[in-house]
Amino acid sequence: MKNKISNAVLMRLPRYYRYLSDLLKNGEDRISSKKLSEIMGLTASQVRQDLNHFGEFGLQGYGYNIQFLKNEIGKVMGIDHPNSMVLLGYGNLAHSIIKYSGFKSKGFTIKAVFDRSNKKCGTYIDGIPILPLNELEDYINNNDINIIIVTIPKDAAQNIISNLKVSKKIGIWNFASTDLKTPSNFVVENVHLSESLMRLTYKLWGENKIQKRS
Amino acid sequence: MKNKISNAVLMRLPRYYRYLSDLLKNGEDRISSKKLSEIMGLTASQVRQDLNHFGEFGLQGYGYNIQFLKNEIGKVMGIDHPNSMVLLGYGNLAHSIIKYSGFKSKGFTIKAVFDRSNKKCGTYIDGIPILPLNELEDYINNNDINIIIVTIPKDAAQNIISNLKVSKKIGIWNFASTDLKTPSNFVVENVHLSESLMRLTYKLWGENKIQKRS
DNA sequence: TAGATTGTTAATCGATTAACAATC
DNA sequence: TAGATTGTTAATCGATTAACAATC
Repeated sequence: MKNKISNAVLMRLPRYYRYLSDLLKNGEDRISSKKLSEIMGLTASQVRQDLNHFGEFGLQGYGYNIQFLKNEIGKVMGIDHPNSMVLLGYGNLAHSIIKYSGFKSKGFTIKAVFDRSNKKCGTYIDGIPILPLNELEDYINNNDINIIIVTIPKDAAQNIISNLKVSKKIGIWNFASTDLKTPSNFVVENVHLSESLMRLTYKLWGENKIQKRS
Repeated sequence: MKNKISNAVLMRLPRYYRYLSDLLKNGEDRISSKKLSEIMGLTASQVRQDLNHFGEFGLQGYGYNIQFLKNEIGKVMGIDHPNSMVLLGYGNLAHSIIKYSGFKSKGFTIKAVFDRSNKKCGTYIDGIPILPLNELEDYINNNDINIIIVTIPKDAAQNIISNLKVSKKIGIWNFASTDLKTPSNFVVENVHLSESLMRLTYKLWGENKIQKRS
C-alpha cells in the first residue's frame, strides 16, 4: 500500500490519460507498455512503474486494457467526481475559460462568476450568473463549490483568499502570478503563463549560451 | 563550463525571477541564499546550487545583489532579447492573450494574428492586423517572428505546423491539447490547461485514496 | 504449450541536501 | 579582524532504467 504518488508521476498522469483517450478514439482496445512508451516518448520500464503505483492494471502476456486503464487513471485523478467551480474575476481570461467547452464533458461545471464591478453584477454569461464579490463566501458554503478559479490580479486575489471562511476542502486554480498563501484546507494548482513563456525563450535563446568560467 | 541546465532547474528559474522582481519592488537590494530559500520554500543549499549553474553571482559574506541576479537570470532565460510573436487562431483565448498587458514590458510583442475565418481578416484588434492563414509562412519569414502562439484545435494546429517551411529557430507556445510534432528547428513549450486542472482534482480527491493490495 | 508482457527487484543515474573550506 | 555567507565537494535521497521471474 502506497499513500502518495510522487510529483514526477503526477506530472505525467494527465498525459497518460490523454494518450489513452486518443487510442480509444482510434478504436484500439489494448496496448503494451512498450507501445505506449514509444508513442509517448518514455521507456517501457517507466510506464510500468508509473502504472503500478495504483494497482495491478495490466495482464501478463496481454498488456493493458485501454478503457479500463483510462477509467482507473481518471479515478486516481478524481475526475470521476463532479467538480463545481466558481470564477473569481470576470476579465478576458475568465471569459475564455467560460467559453472553453472542453471541461464540461469531464464533469466540471462553472456555477457562478464573481466580479468587483457592480455594472456586470446581476447579468448572465452563457447562463452563468455574475454576482458581487461580497456574496462569494456564502455562495461557496451553500452550493457545494469545490474549485475557485482565480483570474484577478495577485494582490486582490491574496486578499480575498486570505479572508475566506470556508471549512471544506477547496481547490484553487490560480492564474494570478503569485504563490497564494492559503489555509491548510486549500490546495493550489498554479498556471503561471508568464513563467511558461520564459521557459520557451530559454529554449529559444538560452540552451547553448550557458557557460561558467572554470 | 556547463552546457545545459537540467529541467528541474529550468522549472524553477522563472520563479526566482519573479521573487527577485518582487524584492526589488520592495526596495531590497541584497539577499542571502538563506533568506531567499525561506521566502521561496526551498533549501539554501538548493538556491546556491541552482544559481551556480550560470556563474558566480554571489559574494561570500554578503549574499547576492538582487538587481544583478535578476538581470543575469533574465539573460539566461533569453528575455533580454526582443521576442516577436504571431497568434495562430483568433478565438477567446487568443483575445485574452492579446489583451493581457504583462508581456509587453518584458520585450514580447504580438505582431499579427492569423485566422481561418475570412470575415475577421483585414481587420485590426488593438492595432494588430488579423491576416489570412495562407500568409502565415511568408509573414514569419519576412518579419523576424520567432514565436508562434498556437490557440487553435490540435488537428488544425498539427496540420499547419507540419506544412510550415521556415528555416530559422522558432518557438511554439502551444495551448492545443496535443504534443505537436515539429521539425528540429522548432522548440515547443506546452500550456495544457486541462492537464493542469486534473492535477488540481488529484490534489482535491486523490491524495488519500491511493492504495494497492499488498 | 510457447510467446508475450507484466510486476517487481536490483542497479544506475541524477537531483537534493549537508558540510565546510574559501573568502569577502 | 571576526562574522557571514558563498562556492563547491561529498553524502544522501529519490527517480529512472535494466533485468528477469512470474504468469497470462
